[in-house]
Amino acid sequence: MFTMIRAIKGIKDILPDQLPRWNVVEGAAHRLARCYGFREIRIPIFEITELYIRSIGGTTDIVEKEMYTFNDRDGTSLTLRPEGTAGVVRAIIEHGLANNPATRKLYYIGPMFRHERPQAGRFRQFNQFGVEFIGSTSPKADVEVISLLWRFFSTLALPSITLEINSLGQPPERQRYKAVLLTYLQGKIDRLCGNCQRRMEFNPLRVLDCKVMECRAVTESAPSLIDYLSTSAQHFKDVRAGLEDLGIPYSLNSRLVRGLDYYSMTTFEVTSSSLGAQNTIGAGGRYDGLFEVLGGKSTPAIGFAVGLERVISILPESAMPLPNPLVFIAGFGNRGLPASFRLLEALRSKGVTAETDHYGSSLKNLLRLADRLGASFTIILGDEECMQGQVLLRNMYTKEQETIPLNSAPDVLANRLKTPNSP
RNA sequence: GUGGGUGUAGCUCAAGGGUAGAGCGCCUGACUGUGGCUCAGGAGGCUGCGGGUUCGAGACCCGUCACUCACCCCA
Repeated sequence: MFTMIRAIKGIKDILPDQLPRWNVVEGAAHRLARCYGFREIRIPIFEITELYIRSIGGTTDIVEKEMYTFNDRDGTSLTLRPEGTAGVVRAIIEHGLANNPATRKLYYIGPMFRHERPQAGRFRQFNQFGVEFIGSTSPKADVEVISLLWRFFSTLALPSITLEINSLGQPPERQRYKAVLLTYLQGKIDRLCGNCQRRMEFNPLRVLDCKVMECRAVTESAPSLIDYLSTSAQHFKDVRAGLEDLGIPYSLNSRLVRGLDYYSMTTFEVTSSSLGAQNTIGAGGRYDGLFEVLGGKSTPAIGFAVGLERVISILPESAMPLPNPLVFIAGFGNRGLPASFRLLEALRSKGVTAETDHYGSSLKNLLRLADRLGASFTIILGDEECMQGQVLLRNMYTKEQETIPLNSAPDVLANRLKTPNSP
């Protein structure tokens, strides 16, 4: 006996029972993104490692300890993509897409990889739906992107969701604020948790994000970044006004600090209290500096990414459409069995979802199977029916049966199922 | 990387150191050509794995692996 091989830790199969949910969510993503003028792009699953180091930032957790990195045969370091923006921006630069107004709004759907310890809502392979709107510094672009994000969640009727926004300012503003914040924190350093004391050295903004009660108390009265905005203050005001104008509910969260280095100015995050500790279902922000970092011409941009596993885990039943009505063919007997197989093919050629059982077992078993498969109708076709050129059409909900000619059965069914009767 | 919880039938879970069980699901029959309900019967287990304590371990101890939740971090 060989030992059983299991899927890799933190990497999940998506089984047939779950797939309709994925289709609904991905369908909404495609439909709404196109509706907002975004076009799909598909980029590679893996890239040169350097791409992610430069874009995400060398001191972030993602780059330091979460990437799936391996050497190609010639020794080149490659990495499975931990997020989508870096690859999209690389493709935009490589193909000059920023020069064409028709390719400045892009979206993608696909798997990302991070070597983290799995937990509720966190996986080593997970799927993201993301959009990137490049070439515009206008606050209207920010509003458009956030509006799409909000509409996506609203359309899916996700429960208890909250939108929070903040502005990180432009690099000089943030630099100035960091100094102010550090001075404030230095006086209270002994009250901070060990983690935050370390954060003060390499990323003081993250102290604001700490969940430890004592740290929160310390930062409660800390100076707020928003008060230190100068060049980007008006932009942020316009974004807020734009959201209010469209009736998109948000709250201001000056502690909202995104983890990736490339964010600047507007940042936002949508959470759901229906999830566990990993409650962010979508987040994003502006990243005006990224193109230059990746060797492109300076280009403003804003985007978001949505965690599809998390969305699907809280997707309400009400968002699910009724499944296709199924016709089950119960054929048996020396004549009925071959005739039923021809009928099966004829039904399918008319686009009717049809299924049968090839064992030719008893009618009782066939009907039970039809029931288990959730059939709306069962066609009974035994030797008697076959010789008379007829079939019995049984409505599985009402148990009504009627006799119809064998050769007109496909048309009758195709016609009747145009208006599916729900269970 | 750190900490907690849990590993027993396909699934959900019982079994105070003394014969491994239930519910659901599956198969068969009652009903030889009519599903769901009911009733009767049946199949299905190296109790995650390896050691130890004991007359005796699913249970207790040690190790290990897996799953899971949380920290960290993030979508």
